[in-house]
Amino acid sequence: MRGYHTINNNKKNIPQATIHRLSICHRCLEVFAETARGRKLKTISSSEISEITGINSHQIRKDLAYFGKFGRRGTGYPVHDLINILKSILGSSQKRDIVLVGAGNIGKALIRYRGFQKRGFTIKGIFDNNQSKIGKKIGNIEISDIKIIESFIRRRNIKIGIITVPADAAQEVANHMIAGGIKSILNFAPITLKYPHYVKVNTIDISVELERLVYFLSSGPRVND
Amino acid sequence: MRGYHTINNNKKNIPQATIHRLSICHRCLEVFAETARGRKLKTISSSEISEITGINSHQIRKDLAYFGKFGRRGTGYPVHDLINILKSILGSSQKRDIVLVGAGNIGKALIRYRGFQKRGFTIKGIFDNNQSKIGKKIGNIEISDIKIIESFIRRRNIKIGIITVPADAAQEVANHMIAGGIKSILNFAPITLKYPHYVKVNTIDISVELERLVYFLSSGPRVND
DNA sequence: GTCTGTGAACGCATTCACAGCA
DNA sequence: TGCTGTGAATGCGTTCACAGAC
Repeated sequence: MRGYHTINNNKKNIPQATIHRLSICHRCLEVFAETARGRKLKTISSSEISEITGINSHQIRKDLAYFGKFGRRGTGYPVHDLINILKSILGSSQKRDIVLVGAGNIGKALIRYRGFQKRGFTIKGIFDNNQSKIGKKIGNIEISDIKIIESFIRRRNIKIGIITVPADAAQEVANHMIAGGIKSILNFAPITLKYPHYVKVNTIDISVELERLVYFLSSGPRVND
Repeated sequence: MRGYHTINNNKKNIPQATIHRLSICHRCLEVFAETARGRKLKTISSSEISEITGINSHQIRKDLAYFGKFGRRGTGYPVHDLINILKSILGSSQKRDIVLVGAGNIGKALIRYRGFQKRGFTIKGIFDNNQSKIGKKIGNIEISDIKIIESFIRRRNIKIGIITVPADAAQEVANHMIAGGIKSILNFAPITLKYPHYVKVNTIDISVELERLVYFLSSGPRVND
């Protein structure tokens, strides 16, 4: 947080899609800042950002404008400031601790995935209900019994949970997470979860994603993008 | 495909979100049809579908109406017919063969994931560029050299590809896939791919999904759902 | 001249309300 | 009466166009 930019975080009605796009900008700008060209250029225009992200430049300006005025007319946006601003907007600087439940195939893959650490996420706890898995380690984290998850979450004040259990166990896991104080859930189980309004759930159903592609195949490129 | 329902597949301007919702309906109805209640009830109303999917009933009726008239006023939709109709709309009945490139953590997890087979998807080929992996098996499929992917895809007429390689290799993999005839790509690499207009790419960036949740945490439940 | 920031215009998707049919 | 199917209304998000700053 730099302090001399005012980030307006109070406006209502910010499109969900805006957050998604800004997150992509954030990722692409960090990569850009590491390249030769990125190290040379102090500023970047919205149309240059458009080139590296694939998002159109009008949209980028609009998205940023929801949060404040960060650019200079005639020159563009200061690259490093912009990265820090995006960090603040997206909450990158605050704690990003995660608990994960379900030490199966997908769970294990996520735990070993390097991308998390790179983006500042840390998996603090892994849980399962399979007695033969409890006590074993994945990476350097021990798998704990799902029974103790609520107190674990509460004690460490963790707010984000990832669910990678089978569909029929997912609702119960979600309930435990929410009871412990989790506010955001990334759910990989192919099921529609029920949850209170103050919790946010993001479900990634890989088969559903594939089916969207199949629909595209069977109908040609006619669906709105 | 039953034949006595006319599925209007020619209308333009079908929202992308409609396909996503219908896919969720499809999954939930198949589960429903297996339950005691589902076996008893021959028909299901849009508000009952709403209960099991979490999608509102107006939306469900509207989404189905894009494709034809499948319900009966006063009673609802015949469950099994509806499932078949959704299969046709979503293209479930046609071939759903897949090639996957990148036998790392996420790739392996997807290959072992049972959900694919359940929903009719079959992984026909696995590719990697790491010589130490080539020739080894995951499940019952051998890992092949990425160099032969184009002819493999062409010979088997495969249209769907999954990319689970690191970001810096993803574009090249996508190019090979497209050259071989792939029309739809599910991309797990955190990078914005370039591709021709006749190809559809669906990128799942797990860190981006998490960042959306972090934003929700840091700003409270104010973003549009 | 260049490029941002923004109100206004547009278009798309969701919600509503009710006509029409069983 | 119950529930679908659908035009109409609403609301949201994207695109446009240009005023304003550098």
